[in-house]
Amino acid sequence: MSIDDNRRGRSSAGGNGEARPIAHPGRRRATKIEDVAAIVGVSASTVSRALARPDRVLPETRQKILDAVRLTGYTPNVAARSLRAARSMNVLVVLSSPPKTAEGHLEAVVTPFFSELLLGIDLALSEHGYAVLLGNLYDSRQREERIVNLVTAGQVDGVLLLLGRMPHGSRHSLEESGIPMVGVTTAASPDLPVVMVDDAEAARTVARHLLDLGHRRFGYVTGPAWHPIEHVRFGGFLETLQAAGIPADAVTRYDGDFRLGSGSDAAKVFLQSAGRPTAVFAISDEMAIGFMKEIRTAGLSVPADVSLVGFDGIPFADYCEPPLTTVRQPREVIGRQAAEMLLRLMRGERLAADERVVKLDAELRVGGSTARP
Amino acid sequence: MSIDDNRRGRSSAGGNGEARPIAHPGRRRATKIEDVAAIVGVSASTVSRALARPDRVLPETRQKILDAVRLTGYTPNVAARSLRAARSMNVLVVLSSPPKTAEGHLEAVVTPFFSELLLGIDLALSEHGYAVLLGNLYDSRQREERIVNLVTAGQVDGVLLLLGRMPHGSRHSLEESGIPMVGVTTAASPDLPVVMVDDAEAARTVARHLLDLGHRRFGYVTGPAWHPIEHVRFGGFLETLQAAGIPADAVTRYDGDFRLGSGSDAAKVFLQSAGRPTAVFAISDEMAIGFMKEIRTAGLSVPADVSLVGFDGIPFADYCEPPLTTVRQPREVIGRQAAEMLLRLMRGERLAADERVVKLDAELRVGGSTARP
DNA sequence: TCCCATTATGCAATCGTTTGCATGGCCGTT
DNA sequence: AACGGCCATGCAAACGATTGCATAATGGGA
Repeated sequence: MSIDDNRRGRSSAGGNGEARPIAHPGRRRATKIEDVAAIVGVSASTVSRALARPDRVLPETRQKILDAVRLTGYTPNVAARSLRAARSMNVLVVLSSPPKTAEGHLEAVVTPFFSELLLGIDLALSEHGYAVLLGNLYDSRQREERIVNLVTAGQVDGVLLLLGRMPHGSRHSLEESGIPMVGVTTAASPDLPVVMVDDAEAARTVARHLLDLGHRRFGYVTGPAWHPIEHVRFGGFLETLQAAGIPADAVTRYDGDFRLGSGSDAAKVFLQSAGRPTAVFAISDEMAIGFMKEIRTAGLSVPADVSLVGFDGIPFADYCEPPLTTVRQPREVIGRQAAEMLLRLMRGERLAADERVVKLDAELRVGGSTARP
Repeated sequence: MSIDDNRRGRSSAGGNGEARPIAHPGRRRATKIEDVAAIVGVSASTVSRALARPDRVLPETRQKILDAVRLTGYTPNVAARSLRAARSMNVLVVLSSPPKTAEGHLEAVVTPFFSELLLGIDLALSEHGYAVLLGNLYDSRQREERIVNLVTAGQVDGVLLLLGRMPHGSRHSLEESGIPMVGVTTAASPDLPVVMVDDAEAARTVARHLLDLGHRRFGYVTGPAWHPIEHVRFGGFLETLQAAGIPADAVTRYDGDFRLGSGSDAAKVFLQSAGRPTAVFAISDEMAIGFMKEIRTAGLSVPADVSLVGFDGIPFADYCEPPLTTVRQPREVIGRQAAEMLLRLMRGERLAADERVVKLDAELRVGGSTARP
């Protein structure tokens, strides 16, 4: 017996005889369906049915069974049920993969944005008895393989992809596995139904807002280049500006990665440039907050010296000084809708073509960070 | 057959005969161990051993098996394995339970603070093959019962409690179940080993810092009254102040609940009072940020008009203007250590009395939000 | 009164993996 | 050359719940 075999209370568990071995102290043997059945004096099948199909069993029997269940605290063993039913009642939520920071340090993945998304997901799924399994991808191939494993091992019945990509390309394996899957806040794909905000339109709205204020020179703090949403937002932003006669070279791009630090970095570049933009659109609130901070540190002021727009509408955006003008994403609703779409897929329903892309409205919330130039 | 029976591809699955029914399109039948065994020409047992105990099988056989595994993409079915091995390889992370907001709205639970905690937990657990199951308690009895269910149903092998309490009292059921369990950032209890920061000492350090600056009238923004950590922090804070001869009535308490909004509310009360404190200690960064915002909105300035200290050291704290003086909790380390402690418990190890409470050092980070009065 | 329909329950197979025990072959030792 | 021991593998019994089919019991109608 190898050293890592740490199963407890097994050696004493000879099946013969009727004296049950005392359970290992501190780790009680759980009640099982037969225990309940024995108490009531029925068969295990009846107990099973009493719980799953109340109408298939005599009300009186059912009551006795329910009493016994309460008495013993019986809960059906999930592994056994999953095995038999070929359903795990788990949903895997795959979270985006920010690359390591410069110092090789990993960063938390559940940012304020994802946090509320998770809330909606969790609420919707748990209503239907599904549990949420968290699959963080830390830009590591190993992690990514493990996540695919969860799927092939049948540990989850569905997948929610909260990201733009799986860097090591396992998304293909997932799609191949045929597991129900829904993407969130991501550009659509033929194989992946998605729920998202109308990012292009939101970006156009931002552009219009800034144009209306009279701005003519613009900055744009990007997301990571690989992120599909980055292109959608930039596209919408640029399109509206150009339609208003703004030349492409009046739009300066600053590299960002959605995170606070990259917002500051962008601001540093911004500050050093000649002929600065008078308005900057950062496509995450965190970057906008980082940007704003750097501007103030440099002794300039928002919006007097530069107007600033964020994206997402995280709680902290309201607590900036001045409060950030931003695009409020209905995060909880996005999460809930994605979960509901996944529930339908898991139920075996097919989605009509026009149901495969759900675009929700995002709302421009004008705070104090934008003004006339 | 009831309407919600949506099992697919079952009706055709008569076990007789050898023609396997074609799997339902879009939901392939997963490879199982016998398929691999058949390809290699060995028994299922050998395949199982080749994967679990490489030394118990001929290297040559093992290689052939591994090839077949790769070829077929075989992954052991988790439900079957859990059932047989009585281990699920899942850990439940129970997240704190903020009450509903005034409007009856639920709030996200994965705040920036918990987010990094989760990172540490996730990294440590996944190294050992455990997956993380997220159990949010939304102050709802039903949810809480479901969470206890996960445990009694054997769906998880261990529990991490990231909270001060389970409002509906299921913690007792959990402790009774004998499942390995570790608490995080919570006051200890005889039944629950914990990992936490030395909150009392951290609060004393804050008090000393403010005293050193010359402050003599203090404010304190509380956490929820039921939260054990609230009392520990206040205790440490007050103790040091009193030792320095500050009378108890020179310390004003403002009610808070850790969240942004409650920080603003506290500031509103603060602003209206006569003989205001010159220094305020808010026991979460979020409340400090909310407080600071309100102060600025009122036209006052931090730290000129009031010094402000937070607690946690979340990323946003560095991006306030001025950067927040705060107590930096080593969140990722806390998470990792808690996970490691849980791993030991799940391995069946007993913890010595002095190992049951791990206190980590928190570090006072002096930002720009504190100054002489 | 008899028979059929209906309903409540039990029996037993099944889900896929692990593992104690049995077996058979091989090698080394005397 | 014979025998003991070891090693690699196979066999089959679990793990606990679900469910198709069989059966027993009940009731109603003719």
